[in-house]
Amino acid sequence: MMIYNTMTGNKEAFEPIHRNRVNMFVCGPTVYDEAHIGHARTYIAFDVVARYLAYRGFGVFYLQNVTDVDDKIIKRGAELGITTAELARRFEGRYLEDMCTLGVESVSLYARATNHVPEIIDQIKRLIEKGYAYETETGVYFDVSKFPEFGALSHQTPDSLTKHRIEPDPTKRNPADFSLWKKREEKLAWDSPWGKGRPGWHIEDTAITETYFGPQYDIHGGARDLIFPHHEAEIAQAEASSGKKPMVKYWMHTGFLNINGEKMSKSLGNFTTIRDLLTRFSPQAFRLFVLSTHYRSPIDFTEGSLDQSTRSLERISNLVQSLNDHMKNAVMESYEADEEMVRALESARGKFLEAMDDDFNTSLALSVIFDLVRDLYRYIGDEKSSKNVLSQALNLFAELGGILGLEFKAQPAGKLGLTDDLVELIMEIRQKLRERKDWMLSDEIRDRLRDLKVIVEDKKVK
RNA sequence: GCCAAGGUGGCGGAACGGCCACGCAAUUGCCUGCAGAGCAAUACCAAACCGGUUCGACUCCGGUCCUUGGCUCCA
Repeated sequence: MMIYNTMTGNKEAFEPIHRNRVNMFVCGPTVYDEAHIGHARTYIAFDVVARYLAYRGFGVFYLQNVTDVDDKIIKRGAELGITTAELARRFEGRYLEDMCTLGVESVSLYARATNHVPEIIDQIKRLIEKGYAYETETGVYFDVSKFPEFGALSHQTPDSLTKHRIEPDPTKRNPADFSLWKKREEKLAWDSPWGKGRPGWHIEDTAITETYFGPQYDIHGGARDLIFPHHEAEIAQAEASSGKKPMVKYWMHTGFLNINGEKMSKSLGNFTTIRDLLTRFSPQAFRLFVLSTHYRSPIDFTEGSLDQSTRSLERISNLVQSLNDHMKNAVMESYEADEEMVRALESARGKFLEAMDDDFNTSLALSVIFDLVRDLYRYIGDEKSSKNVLSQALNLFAELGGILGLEFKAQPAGKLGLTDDLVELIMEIRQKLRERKDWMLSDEIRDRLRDLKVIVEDKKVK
C-alpha cells in the first residue's frame, strides 16, 4: 500500500510504527462559524482513508481536534453577545451534525483544545527549558532559529520565510517566530507560569497528539493550506520538546475545493456551507463528487458537476435496485453465465483494492465499480440470473460501498412525507389499470407522481 | 520574488511508452403500449505550444506560454 508523503514528495510504502495499529490525526475545525463544503471535502477524504485502513485490517485510532479557543471565536462571540464557550459549543454541535449527515463516521475521538490546557502548558514549559522558546512582555514564542529543519515540509529554507502580511509582534526575536502562549487579560484565559493567557494557534494539536499518541505517530492529515505555517510549527514544537524525530511518518494533504474556478471566500460571496449544499444535493451525491477526484487534486464545485454526480450515483443505485428486484424472482439454479460473472466480481474487488492501495485512488476505484455495473446489467438483462450470483454481487456493493461511505440505495419515499404503504397502494391500482391497457390514466398517475418526486419505472406488462 | 500543484474529448476525470479508462451529456439502433431504466454502436488527429529521445509519446527529456494555490486568517 502506497501513500504520498508531502514531506518527501514521493509515494512511500505504508508501514505503521506499531505493526498493525495506525494512529492518525487530522486537523479539525476552529468552531466559530458554520462548516463549509471545503471542510466537507477534506473530512470526507480522510474518512475514506480511515475506512480503508480499517478494511485492510489495521486497528485505526483516528483523532481530531476541535479548536475552541482562538481570536476568531472571541471576536464572533463578542459580536453575538454570547460567551466564547457558548459559541464554540454551538458550532461544534453543528459541525458534528454535518459530519454525521455526510457519513463521516470514522473519527475515534474529538478532542477540544480547552480540555488540554495543562498539557499545552507542560509542552511550552519543556520548550523553554530546552531553550527553544522565550518569554516576552506579550507572550511565549518559539525561536525558529533554534530549529534548522523549520521549512522542511513546505520545502522552504528558514531565511526565505521573511515575508509577512501581518505586522509581526515587535517583541519577537525573528518575524518567523510563532506564538505558543498569548498573555491576555480576557475572560477566556487560564493561569500559567507566564501569567493569565491562552494558547497560540499551533500548540493545541501537538499537545493533543502527544497526550493520546505520544511523541510519534503514523499519519497527520489536513488541507494544503495548513502545510505552512501550521504543520511546520507543529513539527518544530513536537520534535523540539520530545527530542524524537520524526513526529509524523506520513504527511497527507488534500487539495483545495474551489467554486466555479474561484477560491471560496467570504469576501467573494461564494461561501457555501454544508447545510446550504444539502438543501440542493444529497450527501451521497456530494460524497461521490468528492471521491471522483483524487484527494490531492483541486476540485471545482459547480452545480453542473454535482448534477453529474447525482446521475452517476443513480446509475449504480438503479442497478442495486434491479439486483434486489431480481433476487425476489431468482431461483437456486445456476446458469452458464454465472461462472464468468463470479470471476468478474472477484476481479472487480481486486482491481478496486489495487486502486485504493495506490494512494487512495478513489477515482480509479469508482471506475472499477462502473465497469462492474455494466457487466451486471448485461448479466441480469439475459433474464437468467441465479440467486447465488445476485447475492454475491449485492454483498460486494455493500462491501466496497462501505469503504467509500456510499450506500447505493434509492431515496426512500418516506422522506417526502408519503408513507411507503400509500405509494404501494397507488402502484397496485395503477398496475390494474395497466393490465386493462388504460394507458391514459396510468401515464397520468406516473406523471403526477413524478411531480411529487416519486419516480415510477415500468417493466414489461406480462 | 520564493515554494508547490497543474494544463487530457462537449463537460467531469484517471491510468499508462504502443492496446477501450470510467462517468455525465449527445446521436443512432435494440428493448418497452409509451416514458424511464438498460444493452449495443458512433463521436474527423482528446491531449497548451515548440523541439528532442524512440520503431512508436498524452505518457520520457529540454524549452516556452498559461492557470491555480501557499508564503503566518484559512479544511
